[in-house]
Amino acid sequence: MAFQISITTGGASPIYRQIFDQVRLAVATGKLAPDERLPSVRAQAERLVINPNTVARAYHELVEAGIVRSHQGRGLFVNGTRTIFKKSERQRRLQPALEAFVHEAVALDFTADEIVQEVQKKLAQLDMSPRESGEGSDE
Amino acid sequence: MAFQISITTGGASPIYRQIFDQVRLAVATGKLAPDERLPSVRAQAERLVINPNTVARAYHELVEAGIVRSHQGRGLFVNGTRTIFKKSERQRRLQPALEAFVHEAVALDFTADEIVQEVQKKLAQLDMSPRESGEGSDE
Amino acid sequence: MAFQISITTGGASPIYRQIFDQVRLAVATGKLAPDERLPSVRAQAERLVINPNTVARAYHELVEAGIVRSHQGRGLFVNGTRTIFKKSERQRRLQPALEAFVHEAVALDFTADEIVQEVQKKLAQLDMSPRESGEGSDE
Amino acid sequence: MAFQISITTGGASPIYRQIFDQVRLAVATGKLAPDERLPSVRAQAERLVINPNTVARAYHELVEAGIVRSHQGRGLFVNGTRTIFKKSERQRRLQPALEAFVHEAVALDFTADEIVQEVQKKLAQLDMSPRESGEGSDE
DNA sequence: GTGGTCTAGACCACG
DNA sequence: GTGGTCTAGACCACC
Repeated sequence: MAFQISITTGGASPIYRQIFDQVRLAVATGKLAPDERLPSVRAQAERLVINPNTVARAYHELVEAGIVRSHQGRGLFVNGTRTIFKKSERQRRLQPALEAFVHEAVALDFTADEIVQEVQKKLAQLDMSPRESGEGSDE
Repeated sequence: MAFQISITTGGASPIYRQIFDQVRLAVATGKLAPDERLPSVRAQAERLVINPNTVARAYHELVEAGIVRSHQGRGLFVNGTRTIFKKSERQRRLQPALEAFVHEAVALDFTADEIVQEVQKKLAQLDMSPRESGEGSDE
Repeated sequence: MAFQISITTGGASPIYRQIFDQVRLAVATGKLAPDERLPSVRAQAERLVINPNTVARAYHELVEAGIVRSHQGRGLFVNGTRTIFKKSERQRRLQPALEAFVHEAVALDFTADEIVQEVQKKLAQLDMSPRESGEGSDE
Repeated sequence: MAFQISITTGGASPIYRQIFDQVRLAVATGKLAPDERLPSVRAQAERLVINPNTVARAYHELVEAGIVRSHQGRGLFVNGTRTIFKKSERQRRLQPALEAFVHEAVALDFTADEIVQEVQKKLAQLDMSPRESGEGSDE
């Protein structure tokens, strides 16, 4: 498996959140393919040198979010079918992070142009494997 | 005074942080002008129906951050804005919010173009009163 | 751990400030090495016989100032030192203490030469472990 | 009279302290000569646009410190004879401001050379009228 | 009146 | 166990 989670301890976000986010992002960008298997809780915890409970919590929330599914006794597998929200719902869900980011940037004296540039830089780093853009009727 | 703080309790970010962020943003966008006076700790606490200490903490951190200044026995007043951090530090401080936002957006199936558009939309909403760009050489 | 905080109550500067300053100085002079762990809030409060909240406030401000970082549930750890402010800002922040000191010295009839000597003596006492000078260009 | 007090409100130190310090400094540097008369409390308060009580407090502490004397009904006059401390006592009294300054400077990443330079710059600004260096037997 | 500090004690999130 | 937040109430300095 080419995909490896990396965590930074002492950062702003808790470890379980970092694991959750990275798996979610890897699935969204195609770095984790449908039906691919996640490392076991124990293996993941050993590799990252963290408490297994922390991995378990992250995995639990991934299942709750519908991003992976659990096959009893065999492990966790990436879901192929993914929930598609309406455009308005997707925008609504994006607002908190969008506002937090833009407000922070403005408070740090970034100009509008600089802010857009920073976003584009970050997007380039991700080089997401292109997928058809999210559909779903918008009302 | 046209500017009113609003808080939501039980939410993700602590109350004192919400106050801090809203004042910081209002100053950065010019909605609070230099030398304008903030409501007193006690008045603000009454209006928001929270403990005065919580307001005091937010105000204290605004002073520490150089956003407002304290006039002994007279209240808190908005400072003129200055660029304080080195460019590298400003970028470093922006990263967490930038990544949280971009990852969230990608996970929500936004395309790169859509993400940039959302940022531009939000920037337009703020319609910051223009300020001269921060000067001052650094070695 | 060779480094111990000591406070004096009833003095000029508040307790939380004394803790903040002593840790900041210990880090700046290398007496507290990067990645070293601070005593826990509760332990420190017991040792100094003060309220845990007072220690927590000092620690919180150390985090805000970027001097230490918080590892969720594990404690506070010393950060590597970085130069954060622009030169102009560093000079601006130094002025109050500089003026207070020089005025006091002049009022006490110290000559210019004596004043410089006193400063050099104090600097020698600190014998800071040398660090590479802060890099990073600024625009 | 060539000497004028100037205060900055919103700064770190209280107004009465600024008045006290400036008079003390002016006397020490010879800008206020012995037997010169200070502006009345009322006049000073009007000129600085502050509360007369604040001026009165500053004047009161100047008398307490032996820097000026009060001639009933005629105003305050600069003292010619000034208390001369022993060298050890003068050094002892200088320590708090010296340490506060040096610690601040070190924490702001100033090098030892830069610190000395800043002190010399500030001393040059004062251009004290030279007096014989403070005598007084040392223990 | 204003803000600044400290204590006391509670509850929560994280690991 | 750790730190983070909030409330309550007290006392002080400054104007």
